[in-house]
Amino acid sequence: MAREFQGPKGTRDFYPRDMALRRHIEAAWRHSSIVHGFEEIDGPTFEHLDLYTVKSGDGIVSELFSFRRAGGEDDYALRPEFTPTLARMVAAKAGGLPHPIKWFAIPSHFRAERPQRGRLREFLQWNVDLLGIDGAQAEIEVLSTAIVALERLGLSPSDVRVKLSHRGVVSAALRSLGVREDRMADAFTLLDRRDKLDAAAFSARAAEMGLGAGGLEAFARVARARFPAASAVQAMREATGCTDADAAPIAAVLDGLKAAGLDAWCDVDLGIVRGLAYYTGSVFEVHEASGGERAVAGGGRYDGLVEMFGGPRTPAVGLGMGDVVLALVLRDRGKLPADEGESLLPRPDAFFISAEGDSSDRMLPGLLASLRRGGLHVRQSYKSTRNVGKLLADAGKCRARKAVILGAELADGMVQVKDLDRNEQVVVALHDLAQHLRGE
RNA sequence: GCGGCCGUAGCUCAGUCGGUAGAGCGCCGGGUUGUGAUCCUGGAUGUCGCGGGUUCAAGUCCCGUCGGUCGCCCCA
Repeated sequence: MAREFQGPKGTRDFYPRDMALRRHIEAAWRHSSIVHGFEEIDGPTFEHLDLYTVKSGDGIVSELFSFRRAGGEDDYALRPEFTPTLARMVAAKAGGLPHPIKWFAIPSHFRAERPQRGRLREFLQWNVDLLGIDGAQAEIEVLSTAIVALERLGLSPSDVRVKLSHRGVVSAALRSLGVREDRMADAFTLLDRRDKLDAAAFSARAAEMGLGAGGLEAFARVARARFPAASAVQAMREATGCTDADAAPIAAVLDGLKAAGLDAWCDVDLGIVRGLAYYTGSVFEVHEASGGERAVAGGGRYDGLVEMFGGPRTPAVGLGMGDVVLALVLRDRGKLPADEGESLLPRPDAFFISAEGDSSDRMLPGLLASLRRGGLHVRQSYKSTRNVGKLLADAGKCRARKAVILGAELADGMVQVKDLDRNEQVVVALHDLAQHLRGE
């Protein structure tokens, strides 16, 4: 008895066009990673459950797909992020790895959340990690890698913005605004929630942190301010009263981005907090310019993480970029083909039409095999009709560049080759066919 | 975990007052004029998401459930 099956909630089926779009994105990620000197790694799709609770606490379990083998006693979880695996891998090899460590990965991840816009239960996330460098060079390289990938996908600084912040700089700025030291964590939480609270609620919460009227207003302004990279240090000083020394960690990153010619993509946004988890310095996010979507990417410096997983203290900067929001932004911005990926599918070099009869039928398999061994992408029809018009329609439907018609000219060792893009047709000798199809 | 909206052919949808299922496009096969077309012809489109209830009778009304979508919580 046939049953109807549905895919699990929040998962995707990748039909050929979908897969072509996915490979398009992955190719940009991989390319940018490689030209920046990162090497590709991967790890297991599931890990011991402990690996995630060590970093994120027991509360994380409800967000995970965790399981136990029937009859087993070990708890596992499908990986919800890659960083713990990476930290484990680094810790395991400890001193044996040449520094700096520059790795990237494009694994799938799983989270047991209710799906919504930009958020699914299974998704791809590109991870770029640079370990072993204390200075801003690490941030600059990781951000450059992200920006070059976005650029390769057709995006520009008017489409997406890289928003930079820094835990230490924000603390200093908040102190100079008058936030009490013991309320600093609350102030960070409030910054993180700036877009979820209305003005009144925001002010009420801010007032609890010891801010006077002037400081309150400045805090509200700073929480939402974006300072263009070129003038950010001065603007931060004016808006928050922090010193040049306070702003130095961000200034170092900005200087490097400017030297690399990437500052046009970047703003300083002190409202970027990224939870209270494990970031120890820089934090950054990439957003669609209008702010309408979830973050395209997020990351920062996490100097304590490898140590947490049993390795030596290792400075580290990492970035994660998910495919779901990125694809939405690319679509929003018109950077995906209008044909839903059709034009990203591989095009056959030639589509063969056996029009002559039995003798052309007999020679076709050998001809195709020979061309394929030579690296050409060639196809044939599976229809029984000899209707050349229909078979040419077939050729067009599979996006073939050329159609090769095996017709009466076979008697002279010739075939007709029709360029389907230009609608031009020539007669070519069989022994020149491979060369002709290669465009030589 | 909570809430809004949605669910009929592959797609877009129609389906009246409750009376056993429709159109267009697309798809597949065949034929004709040899050249992606036109024309002719044939075909599958489907447990109306699924399950229950009301009814003589449910795509239609009610309940539940699954899935999609958008939001809340959370967001590593």
